[in-house]
Amino acid sequence: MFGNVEDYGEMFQDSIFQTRSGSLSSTNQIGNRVAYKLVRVAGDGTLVPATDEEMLKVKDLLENNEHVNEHDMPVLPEPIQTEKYTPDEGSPSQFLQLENFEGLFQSEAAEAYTENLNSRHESKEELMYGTQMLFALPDTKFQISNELPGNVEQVQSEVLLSEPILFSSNGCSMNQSTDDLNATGSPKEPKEAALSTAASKPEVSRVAGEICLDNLSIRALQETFRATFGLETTCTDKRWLKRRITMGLINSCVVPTTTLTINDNKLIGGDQDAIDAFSKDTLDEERAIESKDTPSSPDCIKGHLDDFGHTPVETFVDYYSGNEDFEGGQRSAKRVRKPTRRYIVETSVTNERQQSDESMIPSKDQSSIQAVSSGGGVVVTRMVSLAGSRIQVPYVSHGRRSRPRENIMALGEFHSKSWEVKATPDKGNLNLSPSQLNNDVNRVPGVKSAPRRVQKKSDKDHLKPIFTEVDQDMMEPELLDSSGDSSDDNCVDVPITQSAIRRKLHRAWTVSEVEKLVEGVSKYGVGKWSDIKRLSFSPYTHRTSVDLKDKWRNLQKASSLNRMGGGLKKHGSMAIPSHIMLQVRELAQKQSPISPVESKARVKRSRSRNGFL
DNA sequence: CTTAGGG
DNA sequence: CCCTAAG
Repeated sequence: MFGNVEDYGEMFQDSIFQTRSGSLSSTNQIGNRVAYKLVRVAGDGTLVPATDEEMLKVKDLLENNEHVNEHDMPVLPEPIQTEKYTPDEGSPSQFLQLENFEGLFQSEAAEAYTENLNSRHESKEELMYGTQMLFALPDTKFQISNELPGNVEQVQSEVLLSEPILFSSNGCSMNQSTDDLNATGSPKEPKEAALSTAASKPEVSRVAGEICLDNLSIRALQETFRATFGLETTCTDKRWLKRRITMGLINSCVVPTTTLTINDNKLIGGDQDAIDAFSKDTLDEERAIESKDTPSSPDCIKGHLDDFGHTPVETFVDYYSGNEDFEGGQRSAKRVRKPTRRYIVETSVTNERQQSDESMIPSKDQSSIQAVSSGGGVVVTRMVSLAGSRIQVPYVSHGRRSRPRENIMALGEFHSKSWEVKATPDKGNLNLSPSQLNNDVNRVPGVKSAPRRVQKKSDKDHLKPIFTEVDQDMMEPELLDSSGDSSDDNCVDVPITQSAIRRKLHRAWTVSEVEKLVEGVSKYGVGKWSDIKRLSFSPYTHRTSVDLKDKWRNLQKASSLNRMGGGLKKHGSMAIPSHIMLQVRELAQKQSPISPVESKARVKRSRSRNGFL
């Protein structure tokens, strides 16, 4: 966990660095590194330099998690960042990055850290310590310049021995400090000039004292933005700019949109509660998205990062469909809500048209597509969600292959209400088109029943020819309306997550079905579900033997229940005729003389009737 | 695969 | 309905 965070810290640097320098040749350069300083965010928002003790803890954590780094480092996706970079306009993807890191790093770092502590140390003290969140801030003076205790030097150098620990959104490009910023603070010489990065990589700037973004013009804000993130912007929304900049400066995404002033390392204008609330909201949003794919949030992070080695950029680009609304100044008041997946598809289609010139891949979700060099050649892949995991698959362009699913629930209702009365086999409905019929006739006597869920779709086609041999007289009305249900099996078009996980459609049992079931039970005996299925339910392709068994269980329960409880009928379900219930009771008691619900009196009667006494 | 039973 | 264990 912790190792990951470390990785990302570095990745972040790299990505920014590469973006700025326009060189994406290598992904793991560690030559240029920013010096980090370990601080702790106290309850009131102040940044407290780490003590020796804390340093040791962190070091300990790092050392104990070093093995995590042995994973192959996530490789930065090449396509988007550089190509689209246009200094004058500020490419969406680049801001996307920033957005990414805000969200991901913030939440993950906190989570990772607390989780780590949680697992490693049991004591409350440690947990508290953890939730205070250790931040490694770049060695910029702006946040601690005035009140660094004496041990800071030591702390600092100690940190420098190891890799930069945590992320820092301003860690890379603070040196182009603008006049605006310098005007408000007294410039100081960098202490560790040698540690400052190379020319291409900005030094860290220091802004002592107060940073009040409110007084800045839009132009100044844009400059500040550029200085902070190293990215140009043409955004003219003051609030948006201020928020971004502040985020960058205080290394957090939890900046309220209200007036903000940074004064002596303290946030002025937003109390901690507000920030906390905001932070929680941020986390929740992350999870809300993540949980679409994974049941639990800790897993999802791990899954995305560990198992698949994707960078945060990748992950987020997918969600954002690589195209954040960058005119986004207008909606800066609210935090950007990640679009739903469907929305992504739709919007990215339109994006595709806009940038059709550079898009050779007809993609629904272009952002998730990337070129991956595999072996000798380059393979174009796309992200696919499968059963809660994200995998990369070779890109295949596919259009719609089957019509959309119909609303079967409505049909189910239709069954139980309308057709109940005239449920007798009816030969007059054979005039329905074969296409309507063959949907459900995927199973005939003599053909092995398909296991549930699996390979259902495979037997569809080659069973169709057999359709003509089916005794159509056996068909029940239910059979004929199910035009919609088979299309749901070969619906390749929907996201795999849904089609793979989707439950079988609920179909209310009709009285005729129940009658058939009871009849089958009486004929073949309780427990002979496959026989009943095969011999009495062959036309009902949607009822498996397991379904029969389940239904029988329910019937039995209901029959014994409404006898004792005085007819407690479930409101939602249809009323089962009493004569059927009677049959059920009889059959049930026949198979198990001692019914779990029935009393001894019943057993006695049963025995006497069976001549046991 | 079929059954049985819990979820 | 789903899932699993047990034959």
